[in-house]
Amino acid sequence: MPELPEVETVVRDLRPLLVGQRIRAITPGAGKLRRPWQPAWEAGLIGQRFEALHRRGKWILAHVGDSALLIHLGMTGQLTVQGPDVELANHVHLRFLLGAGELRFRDIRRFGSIEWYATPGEVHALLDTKLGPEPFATQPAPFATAIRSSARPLKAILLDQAVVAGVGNIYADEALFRARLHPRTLGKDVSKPKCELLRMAIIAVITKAIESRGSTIRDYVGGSGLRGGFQHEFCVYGRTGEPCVVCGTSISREVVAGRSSHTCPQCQNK
DNA sequence: CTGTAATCCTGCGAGC
DNA sequence: TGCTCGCAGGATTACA
Repeated sequence: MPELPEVETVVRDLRPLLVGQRIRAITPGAGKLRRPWQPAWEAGLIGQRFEALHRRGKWILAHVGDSALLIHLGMTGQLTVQGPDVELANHVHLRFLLGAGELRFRDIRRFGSIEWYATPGEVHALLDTKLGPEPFATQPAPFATAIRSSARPLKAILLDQAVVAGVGNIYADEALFRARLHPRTLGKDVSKPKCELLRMAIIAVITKAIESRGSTIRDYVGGSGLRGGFQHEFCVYGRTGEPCVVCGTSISREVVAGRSSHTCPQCQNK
């Protein structure tokens, strides 16, 4: 579910609620996450304080004392701080009791993960080895090279976290529409000016989405439980059969790179 | 180097 | 009303 704008919203929401708070107790739930919670990790966490909260791509990195928690929300992950008396929803897999309130990790489909690491440094290094630049940190020339040196369809390239970190299915479709590029077009067939148009489209759509607190299709909520608003501004995603906002042509859906992709057949030439 | 499919899960809406 | 089917924001792995 959550892509960069959603994860950024969670981090911004949680920062003031979490940083400075001490972990008093940890309660794992019954369901196993993709990386099962290890009770041995608790010794490094209990009694320690949340020192900082960072986002890198779709990953959340929390500094706790001298150690770190690495969190991914998968498709349906929710990370919220609420009063400890607030009724427990189903699918809550981990609870951190704090001085004020409780941090809860809820994940219906359990594609998410939480892992503990002894130092934040090793996690930053780990993320940097597998993630490309943040959209805002991309540069025209390296980005164009990454696109034009690939024989893969643009959709696959944009979803590749090693090329740009944080773009997922929604924002890939929206950025491609704004750049008037078809998801099936091969990277090597895209001109340098078009690559730059695409890079700017990614930055623009991600920026707009953050301003709207992300998109809620079904499950996503920010760190304080609030839903996103960018779903009302989609041009193509989930609008199959509806008219293109530019030309009125019916939006079509097809599978590209194994993911459902939405395009205006008129505006986005292959 | 590619693409494709399967894997981890639950829930919802469509269609019968 | 109740059933099955397809589909869903992600990441990783195996295999052709």
